[in-house]
Amino acid sequence: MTDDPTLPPTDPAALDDEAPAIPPRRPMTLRDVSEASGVSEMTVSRVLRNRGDVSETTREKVLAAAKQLGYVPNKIAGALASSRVNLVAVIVPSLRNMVFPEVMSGISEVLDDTPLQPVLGFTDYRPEKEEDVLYEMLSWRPSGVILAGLEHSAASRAMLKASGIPVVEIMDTDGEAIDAVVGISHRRAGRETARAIVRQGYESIGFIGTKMPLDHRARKRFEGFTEALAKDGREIVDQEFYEGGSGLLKGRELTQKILQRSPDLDFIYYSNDMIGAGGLLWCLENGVGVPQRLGLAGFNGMELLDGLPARLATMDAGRREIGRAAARIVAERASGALTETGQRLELAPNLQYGDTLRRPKV
Amino acid sequence: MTDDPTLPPTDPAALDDEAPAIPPRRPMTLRDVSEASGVSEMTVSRVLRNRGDVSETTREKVLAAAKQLGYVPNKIAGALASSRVNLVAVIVPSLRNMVFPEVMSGISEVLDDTPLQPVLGFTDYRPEKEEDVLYEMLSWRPSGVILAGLEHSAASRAMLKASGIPVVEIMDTDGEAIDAVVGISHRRAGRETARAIVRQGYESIGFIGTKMPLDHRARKRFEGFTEALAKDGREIVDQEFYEGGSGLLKGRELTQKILQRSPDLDFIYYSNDMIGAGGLLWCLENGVGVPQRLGLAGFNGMELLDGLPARLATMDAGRREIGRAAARIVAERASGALTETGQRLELAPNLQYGDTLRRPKV
DNA sequence: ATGAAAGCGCTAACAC
DNA sequence: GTGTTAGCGCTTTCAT
Repeated sequence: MTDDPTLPPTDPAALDDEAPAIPPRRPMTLRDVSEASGVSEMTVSRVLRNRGDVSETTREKVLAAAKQLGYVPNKIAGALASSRVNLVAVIVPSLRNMVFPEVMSGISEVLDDTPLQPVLGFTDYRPEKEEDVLYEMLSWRPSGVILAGLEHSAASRAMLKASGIPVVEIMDTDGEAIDAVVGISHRRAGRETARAIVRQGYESIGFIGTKMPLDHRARKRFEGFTEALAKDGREIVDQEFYEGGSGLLKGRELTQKILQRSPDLDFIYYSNDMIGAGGLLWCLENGVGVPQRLGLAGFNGMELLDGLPARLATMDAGRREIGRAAARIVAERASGALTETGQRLELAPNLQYGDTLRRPKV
Repeated sequence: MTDDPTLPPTDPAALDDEAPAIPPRRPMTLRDVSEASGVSEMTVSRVLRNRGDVSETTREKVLAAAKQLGYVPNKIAGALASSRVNLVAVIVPSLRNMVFPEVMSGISEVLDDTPLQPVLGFTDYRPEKEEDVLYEMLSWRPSGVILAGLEHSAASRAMLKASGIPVVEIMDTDGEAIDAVVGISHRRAGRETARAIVRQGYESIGFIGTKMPLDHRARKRFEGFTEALAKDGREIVDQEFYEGGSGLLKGRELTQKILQRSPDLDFIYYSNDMIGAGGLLWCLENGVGVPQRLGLAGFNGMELLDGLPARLATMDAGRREIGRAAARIVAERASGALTETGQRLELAPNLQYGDTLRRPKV
């Protein structure tokens, strides 16, 4: 897991909890270990990274001294000297949306088996902030970049291209990638949902979702959705947009509002599971027959849905798998095992009917 | 937000999206900018960090050259030379538990206004992994460390003490801190919940929670809870422990199970809101009168609770505020504005009765 | 198997 | 206001 498998963390006995009244100001250096062990800096370095042949005796001497001094290597210096930085920049909109923690676990799961370490940055869905964060990250000369979405400022794209490191854009495949991509087509997700809805005989369809200028993936799902409806000669009868606030609560409020205004709706498509779940709860409480009188569908395949009174129809975006695949690409490219660039992995979205979308008769 | 407010990110026009067929392998250096602008490296460095006086003319020359070349500074080199690293290590168990994303947003909110940048590490609730991650992090010589909990291996504590950088332990205040602490007392949270329950006349009390050897805060709440009951001559009548899986679903299952086994229970205390919410949903569906026949309480004050059919009693842990406060301490200490160490901030847990705990008559 | 010398790309500390 | 000189703590390369 760590870069230096042989070097045990500071010896608790040597650097005891209670001992030093005046904590050492200056961190230990290789030179300190070298002097303490009577072995050259170079050989100490070899032992600590176990590279090259070192006799068992010197090895032990060095390890003992390092432990004794509580030596912690300085990666800054190491990175500068070797021009190798085992950091992977991961840039996502935010952690508030449960989607990204899940992607992150996929990423760390894979990186945990490599010397690479993720460094996280947030964009708050703002391209200018993305640009700043990216600049900041790239100035650490990471081994790779994983970032959400395909929409970036021209400057961001330029920086990424010029960086010469593996870049993996994740979550979305609708658009032109800078280098590698791993994700699903949100247009397709929207289309497939629309088709399933129409196929099940729903006719008067409404939409509730986030205000989308900022969220390209939600926008693309919406576009795919309306496009597929249009192909069928249909269009969205009514819609509501929101921003901020608790998803569940918004889902309730807006569902009530839209049904009040358009009581004839027989289906509502939600831009995510959270508001969808809110809508579902509202319907259950207010005696709206789901899925016969009213069908509902969300998007994401969130684990949360499993415990609700009824299972919301949804489409799994495979977030964890996306994280894993992206990390794998970066890890392989960074290790030199893979030299090819521009790999493209489009996962198939998987519609789950749950209890809120009439099922196809088999 | 960034370290170098004056240096605009790569010029999109200069380093165009389409232009270079062979992307430059070697990143630009200060020397490159120096040569391109005919200004000494040192002055270039000054301009790029806007330190010291530089004439407007040279300034412009340098900026133009940097932009033109798509120069991105090398923080590795900068950090080594200045022995200043604007990184803050943040170490949490995982991101799966919504608590930590929220703490993180508090942290980034504050750090966004400073030159500091958070770097995230995960322990998976395992002390050995925490030790590894910490070692890894400290080898980057960060400006500070924020980490969850007060329980760490002796080696971890030793490393932290020896590091000589600000250390803030968060979430929990029950125990001995290494340096600064920001959090709540989970023992007190458990005690106060127990007292409120008893005060409202509940008599036969059950507990459902995670298996706790790993989760010290859940354990402490449990201990505080049982301790307060004991003071009242009471004890927990029945209990269930679980691990893994969807919180909501587990909450349902275990609530059913415990009520089947101990139908006389008139209160269930849950170790977190997620299973509590599952239990609540089960009760509502199965006609268990809440809060009269059966009272329920969770812990965390999760936003999710707002959209459920009834509001679960809970206790807000102020996660976001904890993140903010911790980040503030690190930022002030790192900037030298604060030299004092060992600050201690204990937030008061705030009980919310919701709809599942009989309210005190006023 | 071990060591010596020369940087990695930047900034601190001084000159001028 | 600008330039020069030394490193920062490692690793690379080449000797031995």
